[in-house]
Amino acid sequence: MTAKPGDDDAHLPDDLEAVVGFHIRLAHGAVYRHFTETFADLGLTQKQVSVLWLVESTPGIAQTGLAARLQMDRATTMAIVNRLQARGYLLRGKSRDDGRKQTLHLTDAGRAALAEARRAIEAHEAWLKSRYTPAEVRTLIELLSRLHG
Amino acid sequence: MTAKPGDDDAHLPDDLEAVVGFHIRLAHGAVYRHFTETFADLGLTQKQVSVLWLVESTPGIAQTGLAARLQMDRATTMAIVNRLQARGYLLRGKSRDDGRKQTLHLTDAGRAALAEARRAIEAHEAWLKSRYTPAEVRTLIELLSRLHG
DNA sequence: TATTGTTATACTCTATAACTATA
DNA sequence: TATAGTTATAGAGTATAACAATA
Repeated sequence: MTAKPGDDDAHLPDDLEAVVGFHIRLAHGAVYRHFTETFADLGLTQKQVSVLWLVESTPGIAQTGLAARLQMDRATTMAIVNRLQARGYLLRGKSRDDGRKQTLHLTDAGRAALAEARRAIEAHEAWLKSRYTPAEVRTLIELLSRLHG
Repeated sequence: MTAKPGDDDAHLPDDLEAVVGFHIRLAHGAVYRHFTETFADLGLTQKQVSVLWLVESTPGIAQTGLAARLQMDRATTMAIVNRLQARGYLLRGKSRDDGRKQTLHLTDAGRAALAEARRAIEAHEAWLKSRYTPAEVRTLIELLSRLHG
């Protein structure tokens, strides 16, 4: 059962290769795994970092604001904010403008965690961008933006 | 509390916009949601369809073969194959070459489900590709391929 | 009536660890 | 020793439904 030189254990059929959604899923998986490795020490996920990032850049943002920007369900947003609050990274407050809303702010620990996360993201992005020229990075971002935005 | 004309509830900070991994995650989420809607009747996930697809095009493939092609853990592969087997879409057999391996084959029900899935994927891919020219589709696939494969 | 937050619930993916059988 | 399958376990994201408080 020796593998022949030409064998490719990961070879995919041509018709599947032509499915764009398939490549997005595989690429996302690869990025997700590398992200998880890079953030193993910090113990933060992609979503959690995105939320910290947005709360810092938009202090007082409500959960619906996060949901709109990150394209999440209200319940999903709750779950993530709960985890970050449980770890002491952010605080919920009451909005004076609208009694239904809450205002989110980072704690000092949250700001420290985000600062560390930014450094980790730099390394992660470098790994990712090493495959592309600057022009290709711009093209990739532009093409991907048409799927959300 | 009326929204002003220029308001954009989903506006993102520029520094986050420049993070490639962030766009991959958002794009994947958008594709995932549309896929789920398209496949609501069939009740199949992306991973499950990919597995059915590969088993059909590579009859007798082992679970490790699926894992290598779809970049999955052994345990993850087990879980997915278990679900498909429980629904009667595929069968496990014993390999004659290697007693450790199993051979996977589609049942008639599995082939029928895959045929339906292919039609649903056509609609899903059309929704996805409507944003791009054929050349852009090729570029996107090529750029994404550098992250996995 | 509509929106926001909340809770409960469920499913899938993902991964680690440990075990068995086979190579 | 290494590989393939298996089981148990756990965490995270995703979503639906229903409810309370507020607009």
